[in-house]
Order: sequence, then C-alpha cells, then structure tokens
Amino acid sequence: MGLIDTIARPRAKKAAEPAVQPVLPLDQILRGDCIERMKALPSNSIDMIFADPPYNLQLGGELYRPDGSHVDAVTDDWDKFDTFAAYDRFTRAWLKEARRILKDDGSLWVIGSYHNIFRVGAAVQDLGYWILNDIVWRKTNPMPNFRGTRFTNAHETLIWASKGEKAKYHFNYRAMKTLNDELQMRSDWEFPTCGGTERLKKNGTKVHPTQKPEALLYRILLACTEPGDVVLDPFFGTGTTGAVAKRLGRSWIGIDREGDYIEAAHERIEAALPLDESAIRTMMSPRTQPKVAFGVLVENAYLTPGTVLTDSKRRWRATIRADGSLLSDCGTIGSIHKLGSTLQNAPACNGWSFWHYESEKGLKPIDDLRQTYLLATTV
Amino acid sequence: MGLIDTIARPRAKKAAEPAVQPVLPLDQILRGDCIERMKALPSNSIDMIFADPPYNLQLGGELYRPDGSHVDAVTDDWDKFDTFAAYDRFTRAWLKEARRILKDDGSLWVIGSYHNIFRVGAAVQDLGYWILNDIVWRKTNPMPNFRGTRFTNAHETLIWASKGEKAKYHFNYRAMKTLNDELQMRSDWEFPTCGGTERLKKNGTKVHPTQKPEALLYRILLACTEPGDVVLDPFFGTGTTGAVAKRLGRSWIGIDREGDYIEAAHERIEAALPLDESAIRTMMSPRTQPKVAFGVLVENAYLTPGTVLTDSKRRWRATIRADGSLLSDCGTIGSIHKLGSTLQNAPACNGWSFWHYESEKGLKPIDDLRQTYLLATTV
DNA sequence: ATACCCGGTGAATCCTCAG
DNA sequence: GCTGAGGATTCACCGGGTA
Repeated sequence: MGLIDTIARPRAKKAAEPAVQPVLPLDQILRGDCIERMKALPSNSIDMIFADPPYNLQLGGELYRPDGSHVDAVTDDWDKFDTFAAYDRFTRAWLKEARRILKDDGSLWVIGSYHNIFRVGAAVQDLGYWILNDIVWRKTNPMPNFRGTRFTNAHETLIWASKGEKAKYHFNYRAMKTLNDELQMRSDWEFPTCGGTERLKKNGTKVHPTQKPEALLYRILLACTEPGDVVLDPFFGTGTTGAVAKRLGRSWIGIDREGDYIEAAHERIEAALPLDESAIRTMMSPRTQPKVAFGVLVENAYLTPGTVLTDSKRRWRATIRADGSLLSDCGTIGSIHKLGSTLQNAPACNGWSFWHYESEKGLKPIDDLRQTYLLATTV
Repeated sequence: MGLIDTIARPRAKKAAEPAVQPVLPLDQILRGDCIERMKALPSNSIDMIFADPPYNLQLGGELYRPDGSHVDAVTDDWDKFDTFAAYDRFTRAWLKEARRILKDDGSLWVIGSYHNIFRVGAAVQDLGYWILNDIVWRKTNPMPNFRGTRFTNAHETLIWASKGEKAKYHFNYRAMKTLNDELQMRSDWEFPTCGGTERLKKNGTKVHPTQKPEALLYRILLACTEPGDVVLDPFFGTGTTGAVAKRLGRSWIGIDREGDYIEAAHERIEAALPLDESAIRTMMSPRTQPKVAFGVLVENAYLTPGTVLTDSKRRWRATIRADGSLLSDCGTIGSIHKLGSTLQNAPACNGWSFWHYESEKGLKPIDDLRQTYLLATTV
C-alpha cells in the first residue's frame, strides 16, 4: 500500500453534501479574468483554493549583480498596480468570489511576500475568512541582496484560512506528522526555489517568472485535501497546482489570462504522471541540522562581548566583540576562523577548536559551547 | 580582513541635526497610554522604535466601534468587524505618533503573529512607512498544537520599515554578516523562546506572558543602531528592549501602563551590566572607511606612473599615468572605475578589485595596496 | 569515469555624495 | 531636485566544458 493510500481518510462532511453535484469544469484551464471566471462557478462547490496572486513588487530601476550581470526581474504588466488602494480593490474582489464558491468546510491558501501579504491578510480577515496558520516558506537558495542594503529576502509567506471562525475545515494532521518524522509539522517549511529540470523553459528562457516548486503544493494538497477533491487556482500560471493535483488524484480547475502560460500548463499537466511514494518522502524530508554561527552564541549570552579567548597553549589572545568578530592583542580583527588562520599564518583554521575560553574546569574549546547550545535548542 | 577599526561611526545625519538636542526622558520608563506619552515627545528625535503591541483587543477597555461608540469587552456583543476596526484604529493611532517622533533616518520594528501582523503591516504601509524586510523569528522550542488541529505555530513575524520610500535608514550590513559567519544575514532568524533564568518570575509565575528573548533585541539593535542612539519601546512590558539597549550602550525610553511590569523592568535594567566600550564595536563597512583616491597611491609611490595594470585574467592592459588616470592599450583614458566599465562594456565596475598589479607573489588587486596604505596611515 | 572550473540565475520594492 | 562620478556589492545550485 502506498503512502498516499495509507494517510487518506474521507472528508467528514462527504455524506452531507447534496446528492446532485454541481457541474464544474473539472481538470480544465479557463482563460480570462479570474474574478469573471469565478463568478460563473456555482457557490459552495470547491474544496480548496490555492492562490498565487500578483505581489505588486513596485521595483525601481535596473539591478546588477556584483559581477556586472543583469538581474532578470519581474517586470510583467500583470504585476503593476497604480496604488495600494487599487491593489486592495483587486484583492478584495477576487477573495470575495473565492469565498462564495468555496465549500463551507473548504479552505483557502494564499502566498505572497512582504510587498503584498499584509494587505492580503487583512482582506482575508475583513471578508470573514478565519486564519488558521501563517506558513513560512524558507528558501534554501534565495537570491542574495546584491547591494548589501537589507537582509537577504529568504522567505515567502502563506496564509491558510477556513471560510469562517466557526467553519469546519480539513486537516490531515496524522499525515503531516508522519511526513515530519513523527514530529508535528511546524509553520516553517524549507524548500529550494523552483529550478533545474522542474523549471519550465522555452527556447532556453523561463516560461513564467514566478513558477512555484511542486514540493510546496504537494505538502499543501496532502495537508488539506483528499483524493477526488476539487482544487481551484485562480492564478494558474504554468499550472503547478494542476500538475500536483493530477499526480495526487485530485481534480483541479485553473484560471489564467495569458495564452502562453496556458499552453505551457496544458503540456505540463498532460505529461504529469502519478508520483511514486519515495518521491513524496524526499519532498517531505525534514530539514537537516542547522549550522550554528559563532555570533549566535554571543547573541544568546553563551559568551559575552569583552570575553578573552586564547588558543590551547595561550600563545594568542583575542577579545570577543558585539558582532561575533574577534580583536587580537595586536589589533587584528576577524572571524574566529579568519583570525585563527591569520595569527598562525596558516591557510585555514577551524576557529571552533582553535579558540578556548576559561571555564571553571580550565581552558575549554568554544566548540563545547556550541554543542551545549545545540543540545539546549534542538528538539 | 585588513579593515581598520576605529571608533563607532556616527550616524550619517548627525552633522545636519540641530545643535540643540531636544530634551528626551532618556533611560526612563514612562507610565501611561503609549499614544498619549508619545504625543509629549518631540518630533524627529528617536533613532529606532521597537514595538511589541498586544495581539488581542484587551487594551484596558478602550474599544470603540467605527461609529465611535464604546465597546464593553466583557458584556457587549461585539462582532468581528467591531473587533478588527477597533484594533485598526488603535494600531494606526500609535503608528502615526511613532512616525512623527522618529528621525527621518530612523527605523521601525514591530513584532506580531498571524492574529495581528497583517493588520499592522497594512497600517504601516498606509501611513507612509516603507517596509524594508519582514523577518521570521523561528522558535526552536515552540508550544506544540495540543489538539492536533493545525500546524505548530512555530514562528512570529517582524516588520522592519523606514520612515518613507525615499528615506535613508541605518543598516549595519557588515556587522550582520560577521554575526552570521561571513554570510549575509537572512530574513529568517532562529532563537529559543524566552525561558530559563532569563524569564522574569515572581512567586514562581511569569511576570509577563510574552516576554521576548534578549537575543532577538540584541540582533535588532546591532543591525539598526549605533552606540548612543535612542531606542523607544512603546509597549515596554518587562523591559527587554531597555536591558539590551543598556548592555549595548544605547539610550532607551520605555512606555507601559502596568505598574507591575514597570517595577519588574526597573529591577531588571538596574541589574543589567553595560558591555565594555571596546566590546560593543562591530566590523565597519568599507563604505564608512576613509576614502582613498587612486591618485593618492600614485603620489605616495605605492604605484609608479608607467606601471601596467591588468584584470585578473589578463584580458585587458592599462598604463598608469601621473595623475592617477589609466591609459588602455586601445587608447582609451579614464579613472580606474570608468575604464574598467568601458572596457567590459558593463554598467559599472569597481576598479579597486578589477585592476591588478604584478607583485612578487603574482597578480594582486590594487585594493591590497589601498589596505596597506590605510594600515600605514591610520592610527 | 571523475573532479574541478566556470558561467548562469532566482518574486528584489538593492548607493551616495558633490556640484 | 537632477546629474554624474566614485566605488561597493552575492549565495546556492545546476549544467556544461575541461583537466
């Protein structure tokens, strides 16, 4: 028996649904404006809605990497709105229609970044949805901040909401826990961005600027739907939602305005095959043990700025500074690794084993503190 | 390496500030409503604001419907719309005052969860702030979801914003990179929740329900302030912001309405020990180092007119002229930067890293000579 | 075959100061 | 306020070519 079969369970409300199902354009892509297209769909008919709306990025001029290459940004017309008010009107309009066609025990997923997610979230609440979780997609390979002006924008945010505060909703708790090595699935998920062979390309260039990874949709569909459920994506793009739905035995409906995207999505979904279970396990594998930066020990007061470290033979001394850099007695500054290699005139140095601190039991390598930190913070 | 460490750099706008500093109640806790208390503070006087506003609406009974009528939270039958509208009014009121008292190059930090952060974020944008990043605090030890009905709520969200789209702001990029083992600091941060000896307790029970970990504030203050800056926290609680500010040599102002919290905060901050001045220094950004013109290296005979420079792959050659300009083999003349960009047909070029000279140990970037010059001439 | 090197790229609100 | 010049700035991954 496959993993999917094992974890599936019938939706609780199945028996209470009307005997005559409304006619839905299942497994089809509807071309046109998503609000208009949703208006033509019957009320209370969709089990889950996944939406990846325009982010309204509001980018300035061109951006270049330090090596001089050009950054290919999202400059498409569909992402441009004149004002926040215009974006809000658009957002509330599609969210309102989405809520109407959603079954009473269905749920909504929306993904966004800080550019738009706060407006979307407020609209979700104002329209009567009830937020169940916000989920953070942590990217393993985000684009860096090339100018060194901000923190690396390394995540996107998803909102999961039921149709209302008292509404039932569907959550495969057991499946999520199984997929997370018997630990409750948390609200922070880690996936790479969509690239490699998964990324749709035509003539060597990407078909869609913001194609989402299939692993993200796998987890969402497994968490909130059952085989046979109907999933709607009003911003279908190149059809990640449809491809994953097909592989997992869910029905889907896509809406998009762009013919190029629709064509690519058709081809892609046509080629999609049911996924074997080992692939799912790979997609769902929990994150690996995180590295610990020396600065984290300073932030968490395992070591205090001003503390003096030495090597095991006390040949060199260095003082810890607030940002986790070290200042040697001769005035040189650097990270624990860099300063260790500089002082010894060695090509490299493992600062964790080189530098020691004075403990009650004598000189100890700072790596001991790292181990203590990991023990204290790892589940 | 090779970076010169001098005293902490002044904020860029220091010189442009009025000679007479407004009188601020530095290193004090103001008791009362944060909006009223902020109204008594002068405009453009605060370097950074950190706010941990209440997530729910138990704001001391100060709830009002959109029509202005009062809401009795205990007995009134207030619906969700009342709730959200009242929360929005409160949020916009304190954010507006906060923006007024913030310096033009100051920045705002707000922390929240999915219950309130979307409303806060939308208000931040509507009031003219410019969001710079949203930051995810990933908890290493979150409270599990006991009923198994949702994903473990394992994170909180912070918003970092400048005073406006065009406003300057202060970001210690280099210090953050150092703190993170020489990789750009990302938008997802991992800390344990506040517990153990750090958690303030009285008679065995926690003093404040949502005390934030000091490590979180440590990173924020290090990222966006300099020693001597003024940090305001309008929801001071048990004073985490004040305690960390004191440790890091920043001034602070706290506002809270609860006497119990204020008392606990006073004790706590009193006991906090400031770090040694040299320890709170951080790695300087090259941007703030004294500038060295290329011509100065020529004047001081670090390089001789007539010397030939090349790029690292020896694709291009150029001869140094007496005034510090370069003459390429094809006859083009320009500064080290200008000629580099012209030859590569690139929009920009950092001549310091692009051009190399022949040393005994092979090809070296001319930036090495600049570092040598800085070491030799700076105290 | 294998390892290494190099080029390409991803939802990005990405500079600062003098004149 | 605008313009132009100085000069500061990147991480993980993938694929293809080369040693």
